[in-house]
Amino acid sequence: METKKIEKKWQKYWVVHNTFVASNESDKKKYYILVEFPYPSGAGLHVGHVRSYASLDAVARKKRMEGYNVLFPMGWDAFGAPAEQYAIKNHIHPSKAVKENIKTFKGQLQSLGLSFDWSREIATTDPKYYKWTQWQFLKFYEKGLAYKATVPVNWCPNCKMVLSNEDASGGVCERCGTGVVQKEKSQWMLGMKKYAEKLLDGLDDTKFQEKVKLAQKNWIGKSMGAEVDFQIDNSDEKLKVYTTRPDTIFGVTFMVIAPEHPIINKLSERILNIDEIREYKEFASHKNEMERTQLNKDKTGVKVLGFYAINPITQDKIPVYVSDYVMMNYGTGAIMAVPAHDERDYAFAKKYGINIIPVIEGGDTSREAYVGDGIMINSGFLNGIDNKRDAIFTITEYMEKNGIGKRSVKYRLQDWVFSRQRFWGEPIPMINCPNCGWVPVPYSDLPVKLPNVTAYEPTDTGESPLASIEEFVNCKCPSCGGPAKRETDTMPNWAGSSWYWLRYMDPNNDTEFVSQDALKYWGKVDWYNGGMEHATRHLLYARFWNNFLYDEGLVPNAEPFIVRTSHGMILGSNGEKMSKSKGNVINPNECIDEFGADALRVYEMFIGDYEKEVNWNTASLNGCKKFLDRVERLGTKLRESNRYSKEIEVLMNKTIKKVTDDLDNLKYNTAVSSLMILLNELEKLDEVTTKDYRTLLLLLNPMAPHITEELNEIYKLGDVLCESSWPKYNKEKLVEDSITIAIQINGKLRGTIDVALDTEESELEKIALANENVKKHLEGKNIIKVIVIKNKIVNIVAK
RNA sequence: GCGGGUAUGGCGGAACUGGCAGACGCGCUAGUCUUAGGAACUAGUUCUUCGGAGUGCAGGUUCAAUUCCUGUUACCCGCACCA
Repeated sequence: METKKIEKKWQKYWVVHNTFVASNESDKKKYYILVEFPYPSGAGLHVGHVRSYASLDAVARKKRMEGYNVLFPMGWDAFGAPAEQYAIKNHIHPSKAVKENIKTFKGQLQSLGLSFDWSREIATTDPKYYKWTQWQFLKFYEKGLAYKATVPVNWCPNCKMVLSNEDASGGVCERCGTGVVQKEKSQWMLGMKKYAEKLLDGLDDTKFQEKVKLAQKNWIGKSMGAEVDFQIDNSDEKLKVYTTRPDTIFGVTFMVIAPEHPIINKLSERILNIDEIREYKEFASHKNEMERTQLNKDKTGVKVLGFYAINPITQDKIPVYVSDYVMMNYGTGAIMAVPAHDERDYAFAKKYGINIIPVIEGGDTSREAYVGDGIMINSGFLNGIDNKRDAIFTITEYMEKNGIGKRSVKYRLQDWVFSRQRFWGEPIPMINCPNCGWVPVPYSDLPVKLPNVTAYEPTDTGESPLASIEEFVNCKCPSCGGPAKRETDTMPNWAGSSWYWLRYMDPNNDTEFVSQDALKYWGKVDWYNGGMEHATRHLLYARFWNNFLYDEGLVPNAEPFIVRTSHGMILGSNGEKMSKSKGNVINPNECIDEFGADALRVYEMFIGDYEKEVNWNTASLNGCKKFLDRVERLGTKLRESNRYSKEIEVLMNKTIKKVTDDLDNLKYNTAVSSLMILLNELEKLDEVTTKDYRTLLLLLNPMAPHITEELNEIYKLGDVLCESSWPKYNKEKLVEDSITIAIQINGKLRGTIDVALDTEESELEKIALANENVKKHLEGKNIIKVIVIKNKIVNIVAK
């Protein structure tokens, strides 16, 4: 039968028999495999999706055959700006476009024969789904973790949208690459910062790949130091700074505050050059990404004329500067500058001719800042002691005793900017009442559904298009009943994906976001696979969200995922990222048409190291097709026979072990190659036993599910493969009776000998020395030593 | 700048705890069968001056190093004036 027909046949079989539908009640051990759900773009499925889906599908299929109750679900992360951009361009409502895209995606996934439990399909854009996203937002609000604040935000002038720090990394818009500018806007925020420590500690409860843990740790960016108060001269006002180097306080020669620092306005009357400083603030806010990186080393700033800060230890008068190399959103927005021992301060001091006082021995501060450790100098009562071991504690204690400063921990992690001024997102369920202020939409009124928008364009004022829909905006205050206005901001596209794995456990529940029973049964996601690019965004948001739900007693575990892995990207055959403009995009549909779904699946698993990026190579795909054809042709050699071969038996057992282990350890490429080796050996035989053939098909089934089922049926080898048990190997049958041992002279290979397993060392030495080629190479040489390792090697050292 | 990673034939990549480097596949070469072949099969395929040399480069440890140690280069990724 033709490949296409075989694939359709089995895909239908699986649907009709509910083969992959997971049960919430089962005596079997549960196993939850999650792959990141796609954003259903208009471009259709990417071969990159296929790489992770096919690989994890093989794992899921194998786990089922091993007797697990496997949950392997799929859904759609369908909110987001691209759908909205598409709508603006083509005047098609996103809901319509998204619906069509989902249909395309689903068809593509199904044509690959992926064993998703489609009865649990979800879409973040479904009101039945986002009702619970909104519900959870209200939970955050109740705990004070969702709050409105006017903050400087990353604004993309092209997308006309606020971006989270995570979306604006590098100072450019994640999506369009435009440089972001800072803008003060009133936004909904989620208090992720409060969870910084928990998110850090929680990593210990996971088995994430180290690189993922590290990325998260760096993003959270914990640092330990001290907050120190510098009195402003002739004033009650204090300038609070944060420093990780309190030991260098005797070396402070100036202070730097961020352009947005509130003390500027507080003391504006005393500042003689206030206009100049406000001008500088304006200048700094307009810097875009390009300028910022180019000016990275070239620091700018303005000296504040009119007041000084007093060093609380030395009582020296310290000049204050305004400079944008100090950020308002980290620490206290003010620093004590120690040019002798900090590169940035050094550069600034050099430029503005500020005094540089070394306080730690070592280095040459006339040439560069010395950031190393050493003995304290020029530091009063700290002189002569080691800075790192002693001074840092001595001074901190002194400051705490005298009320000058205190120990302090800071995080780089910021609260999550949770508003978007777009309409294709979950409406934030809040109402603004002139009398009552912000009032949450009552739970009973959820979901707040998206109205049918007809004008898609975002506005220059930065308001959502929803703001112009009066029947949506105008409402009654749930608290006082008076006229009020609905929030028109929507949630970011990361909202729906921050809890979707929970919904899969109980996708049709109308009364709860997920039932406690389902939560108890499925627990944590055992294995979560997704892109490395989500290591600091989606993955952190999801962990934060779940940790919060845990604190509310809504889920049984603080950490949602046990294992997290990520796959390497698939690049075009030219080694560049696949893109329409480069014309190197490979369409999975075309691959399926030409080579079949099984071949594509096997190829994407065989293509290379799973975690590394690889270049696409259609010729190699053809090679995998040939492999499957050969498996099929091997069927013609089938005989009911009792022929026994020790070698085949050993190879069979080895292969079972190899495939079993490799599928659990991301080694998909070697799992495939070991099956190729097995096939090569079986092909050499005149006849193949049905037992061996069925084992081959069972092992190959998770990777190439259609053709293997078909062959199993044609040759009447037994039960449907995916309903059969996974083959087991016999530990005792993994080693052959005889092995080949290498003989080296001075580490160079001079021959090999076939000997019985466990041949004694003395015997091996004898055989090795009797070898003709060895004799030849030993001519005229004295044997100094012979190293013999049983079952491994003989190395003769000779001179 | 900081943090992480990678480096093996023409290509993708194998190699357990240090023990025959290049498994497996692609590509290539020759042949067989074919009207034909972008089909199938068979044989070969790291380089080589045929002594040897060889896992980015330079050292070291060892009987033995792709694997361990020191230094170094290139590339990739993440963060980036985080005090």
